[in-house]
This record gives sequence, structure tokens and C-alpha cells, in this order.
Amino acid sequence: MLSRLTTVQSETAINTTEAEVPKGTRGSQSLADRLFLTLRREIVEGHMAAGSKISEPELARRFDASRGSLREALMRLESLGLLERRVNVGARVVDLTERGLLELYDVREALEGMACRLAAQNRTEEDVVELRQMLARHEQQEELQAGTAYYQPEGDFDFHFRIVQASNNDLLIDTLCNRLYYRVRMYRYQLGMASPRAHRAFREHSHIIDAIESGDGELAEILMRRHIRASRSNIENKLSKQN
Amino acid sequence: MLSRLTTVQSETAINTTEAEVPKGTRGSQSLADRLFLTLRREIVEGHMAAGSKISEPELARRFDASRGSLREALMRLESLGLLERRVNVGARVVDLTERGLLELYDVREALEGMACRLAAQNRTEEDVVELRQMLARHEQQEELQAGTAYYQPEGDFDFHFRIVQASNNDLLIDTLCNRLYYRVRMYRYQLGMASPRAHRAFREHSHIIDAIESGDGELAEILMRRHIRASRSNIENKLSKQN
DNA sequence: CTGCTCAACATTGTCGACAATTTTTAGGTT
DNA sequence: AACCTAAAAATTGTCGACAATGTTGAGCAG
Repeated sequence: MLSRLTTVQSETAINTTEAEVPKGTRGSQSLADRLFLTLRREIVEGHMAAGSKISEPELARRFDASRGSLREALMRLESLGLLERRVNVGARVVDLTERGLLELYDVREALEGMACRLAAQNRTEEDVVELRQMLARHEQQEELQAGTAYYQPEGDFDFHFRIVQASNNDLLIDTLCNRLYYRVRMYRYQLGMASPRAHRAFREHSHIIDAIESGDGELAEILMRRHIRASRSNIENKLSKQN
Repeated sequence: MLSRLTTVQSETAINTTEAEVPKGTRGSQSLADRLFLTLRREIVEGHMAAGSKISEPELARRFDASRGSLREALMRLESLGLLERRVNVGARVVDLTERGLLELYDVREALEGMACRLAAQNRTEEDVVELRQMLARHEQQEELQAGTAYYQPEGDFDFHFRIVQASNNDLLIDTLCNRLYYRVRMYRYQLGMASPRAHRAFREHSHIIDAIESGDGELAEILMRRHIRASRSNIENKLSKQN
């Protein structure tokens, strides 16, 4: 409804090397779509350096596409907040700043808090089961890597992602999953912040699921907000020591 | 699909903004920019009916622009959530639904609540002064129209807008002011919901300013959330009676 | 050497034409 | 008449070329 690029993730190559898309199946995506997905990945993972300028002719040659199609992809990246464009000047990959990261946390606290409240109010059996399974997998991974103090950021990510889905609010889902989360991932990849909060985060996740299961929206929201704020404080400390 | 149809066809020219833009002096904007602004206005104010299909060739002719520039404007509108596009099919103006409206309120409650908290924490003398002046103007307007039970929606809008600006969080500001608020206005224009909550809203606004002035972020957030939720309940009642 | 002017270059914005796909229409069969 | 088929029309996606704007660098005056 709100966005069409929610779930499908075409990987790597631009050309549809993937086993012959049978004509007009619903998976049909335009060249600009594929360029968009590829470039988004490159920016998020840092293969295109943050703050670097983008040359339309060069990129177009590199992907063997016309400038028009490329420009369409660039505009979508701009609306995602991953690029900044100025008229008659060009596009740059967005800069990663300490302030931007902290701002991101505040917005997430507000939105994910609300998402968690709604998830508790509209919860289904399936939601709760999946969240518990997910938590179990994370515990397993954590045990395997016990002592390393290294926490799979993707695990934490999946957890938050799943809760947002359960909120059943399309606008909220779109705003978080199709907009903010790519910026979150960009910071995680490039500032490489593996959280040392592994055990603590795990317990917090567990309590959040409890609140959702019991349908206590108010508590679920409070716990989620506290969870995110703790993560923010953690990062803030790290950053202040770094300087 | 909520309907309250509007069928005006404005034929304003794009290029004749205001008297001779002297080269690249004032806010140089591209043709696509101007198309974007014009179309956004037409959609928000309902001159392009919600849910109606958009013909690229027709619009391009109407504004005497090429399809390329028009398409750029359409894509920006899509990322604003005012249009929906499907590959090889085309674009439609987004539908106004009861569900969409309520979703909007929940997201606003979360974001504006946070904005209000931050505004209280980062408040400046100027912020407080301007908010009080604004409130005074609204009171005056309200007295003039006393008894009519008609409340200037723009007044309420300005108030919320100003508080968001005071949050000093660019991501939050962008998300609310450049994204969500256009959808809010679209619903206001087209469902024509003049709030009968004039006096009550006024008092609530006043208390919110008090909390901001005293730097009590927690209270400011609570009051703003309650304010928005009350507005939501009000609408929800209206809608349920209508059906 | 510093700072300015202006011309040559590179990049972005805009356009019209062609290709790919969808939608509509016409026609025939049961 | 209803229904499937296929051609025709219309619409969207993609491209290369040209115009408008910004950037760079050489030459010159102070």
C-alpha cells in the first residue's frame, strides 16, 4: 500500500541473471528499481564512501544504464535520506555524524515505542510464537559466541523489525522499515558498533515479549523505549570517550 | 474509501511564479521542483481527486513540460506518500481511508510527543516567546468567531509546526514537516474536519507551553500525546457515527 | 605572489523519440 | 448474449542528444 519495495531484495547484479523472469510475473521490476536496490546496498555497506560525491555519467557507464534511469534511482535514494542533492550541483552520499546518529535514536525511541504498544494491543498467536523462536535462536548464537562479547547486530535488528511488523500500522511500518532502518544499518556497518550489551539486550528483549504476550501495551512501550534509550546511552558514552 | 468529492480543475501555469527570477539568485529551483510543488498542492487541496489515476502525457501537456521532468515530480510525490506507482501501470493519487487517518494519528502521537519533549529540553527564550504570541493570536481569532464552533485548523497546525521546529532534531523535523504533515493537510482539506474542540484545544496548547517553558520534557511529552490522542478520539467518534 | 576575469571544460537539467508493456477494442466461436 | 483471442491503441520505461548551469584553470593586473 505505502511502498512497493518492502520485502523483495534483489541481490548483486543489475541484470536479471536470476533464472529467467517469466515475462510479466508480479516480481517485475524496472531497471531503475534494480539500480536503486544495488546502490542502496553499496551506500549502506560503505562501498560508496559517506560524504563522497556522485558522478552521474560515471555511475551510468559503470552499470551500463542511461543517465535517466540512474537519476531515478538517485532520487529515490535521496528521499530515503541516503543521498543529498543540490540543484545544478549534484548528489553526495550523506555524511555520518555523531549528531545524526543520536537523532536517529530519539526518533526510533518514539516510533518503536509506539510500534511496540500497538503490537501488544493487536498481537496474534503467531506474532508471539515467532518472537519467542527468534529469541531462542539469538540465545543459541550468543552461547556459541560466549565470552567474545560480540553480539550479532542482525539479531537485534530482526527482533525490532518483527515487532514493527506486528504493529499493524502501515505508515509506521513504512517509516521505520523502508526509511529509518537503512540509515541505522549504515551507521552500524560503517561505525562498526557491535554492542557489548549482549546479555542485557537479550533479557530486555525477553521482557518485551512478555509484555506483548500479555497485551500490556503501556508496559511494552515503556520497556522498548528504555531498551532503545539504554542503547543510545551506551553509544553516547563510547563516542564521548573516543573524543 | 472515504469520499467527499472535489472536482476543480486548476490550470495555473508553472513557469510564471513571481516576476523574473534573476538568474540563479533566489532559491534556484528546477522545473521538476516547481512541478512537484504545484502538484503537491493540487493533491493536498483535492483538486486532483484522491484515488484518481494520473496520465503522464496529459499532465505533461497541461503544464507544458516534458514527461521526464514530470516523472521526476511524480516520483518525489510517491516518496511523500501522496502517490502510489506501479511499474508499467502508472500512478494514482493515494486513497483517503479511515484506517489511514487513524494510523496517521498514532504516528503523530509518537513523533510529536518526542518533539515536544526535546523542545522542552532544548528550549530557548525565543521559542517560548513565539509560542505565546502564537497562542494569543489564536485566542483572538477564536473570540472573533465565538460560538460558531469553527476552529481555524491552520492555527492548530502552526502551533504543532512551531514546536517541532523547536525540537532541534533535523530527522524529526524532516519526517514530520516534510512528510507526514502534507498527508495530515490532505485529510483536513478533503474530509473538512473543522474541530469543535476549539476551547479545549486552546487550553491544552497553553498547558503544553507551560511545560516547555519550565523545561519539563516528560510532562510536555505527556501533554502533547494526550492532546493528539484526544483529537484522534474525537475523529474516531465522528467517523463511527457517520457509518 | 595574490587576486581577479574570462574562456574552456565538465556536470546537471530538459527534451523528444523509440522500445516494452499494459489496456482497450474488434471479431469470431459456442 | 457471453466468452475467449488477437490485433490495435495508449501508456509507461529507457535512451541519447542538446541546453543551462557550475567548476576549473590560464592569463593578466596589482
